[in-house]
Amino acid sequence: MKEPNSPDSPLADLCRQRGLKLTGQRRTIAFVLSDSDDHPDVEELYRRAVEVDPRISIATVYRTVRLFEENGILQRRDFGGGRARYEVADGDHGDHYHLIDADTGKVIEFENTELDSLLEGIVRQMGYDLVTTRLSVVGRRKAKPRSRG
Amino acid sequence: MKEPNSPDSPLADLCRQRGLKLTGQRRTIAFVLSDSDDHPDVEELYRRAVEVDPRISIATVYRTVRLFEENGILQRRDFGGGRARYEVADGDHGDHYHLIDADTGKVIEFENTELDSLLEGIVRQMGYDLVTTRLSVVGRRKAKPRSRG
DNA sequence: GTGATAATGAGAAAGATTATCATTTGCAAT
DNA sequence: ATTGCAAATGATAATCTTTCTCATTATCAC
Ligand SMILES: [Mn+2]
Ligand SMILES: [Mn+2]
Ligand SMILES: [Zn+2]
Ligand SMILES: [Zn+2]
Repeated sequence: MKEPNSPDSPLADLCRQRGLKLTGQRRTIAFVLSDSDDHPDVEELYRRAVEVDPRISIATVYRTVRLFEENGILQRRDFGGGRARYEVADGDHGDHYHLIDADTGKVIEFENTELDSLLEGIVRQMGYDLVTTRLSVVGRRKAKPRSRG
Repeated sequence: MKEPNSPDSPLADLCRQRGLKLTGQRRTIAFVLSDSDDHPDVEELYRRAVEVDPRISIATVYRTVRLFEENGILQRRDFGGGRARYEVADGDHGDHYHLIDADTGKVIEFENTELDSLLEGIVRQMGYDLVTTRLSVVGRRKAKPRSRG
């Protein structure tokens, strides 16, 4: 009897690599996260997870994102909406920062090595090793200069 | 009959300038804030305020910091402890950033004009006007290199 | 001083997250 | 494959921070 054994998501594999017990719920949440390229909060993750497997509870989503964060699989973000938001750590794109559109709330990612090293240097000069950078900028779209005529 | 009229704190004066009704509680909270040079949360502000005037409630402290923030008198900070922290806006020292000691939680302020303009430029290049920068770095004190001998 | 209006105090309510505990499940050893 | 046990889950209560409600009180322009 063959076991098709549908391939696990990249995050589920990571889960196993870290020696975490791979339950059905964790597999589902890992899949949902691998499938996301935005910054969902727990409620949104729960909605997406339930569509894959309805036998999942929001408590487990809370527990799982915490577990994944503690194991370096997820990164928690705070964009000021009162709820934590999550994204996969070190996916394809490395460390990055976030620009939040003041009017729409849209999150735009950006990288900047000059910023990386400037922060690194500032902190070192103060006698510290940089552990974490929490940075997000809020911006308002510039009015496009209207061509006359 | 003379009215000694003990001089108000700088923040209480600001309060009046903005046309806000100057109640005893607001005067007390304004004084406590003017008197602080750290980043207290609401509970801590309440503790300090009660020592000045016991007839104050924590609800009023919450209301007042919100009011002051909406009027540009206070700045709200998020250092990740789950509660908002506050400091006077534009006191003597202008805009600044915060380094949090990973081990002690101590908050160290710093300014850096290169960082200011780099962020400004990055955001502009993305087609936005910078509205707010939320930045705090977490660092760990470097082990002092021990001189041999 | 009076009165309209806004602020306050006490506690309820809201919203996000964590804890509890009985039940279920993964998984390692047999 | 079965068994056994530690760990995970679901449902819900508890916690924590902040906001809201509403009856009472205080501010301030007149
Ligand atoms: Mn926060
Ligand atoms: Mn909260
Ligand atoms: Zn991101
Ligand atoms: Zn500061």
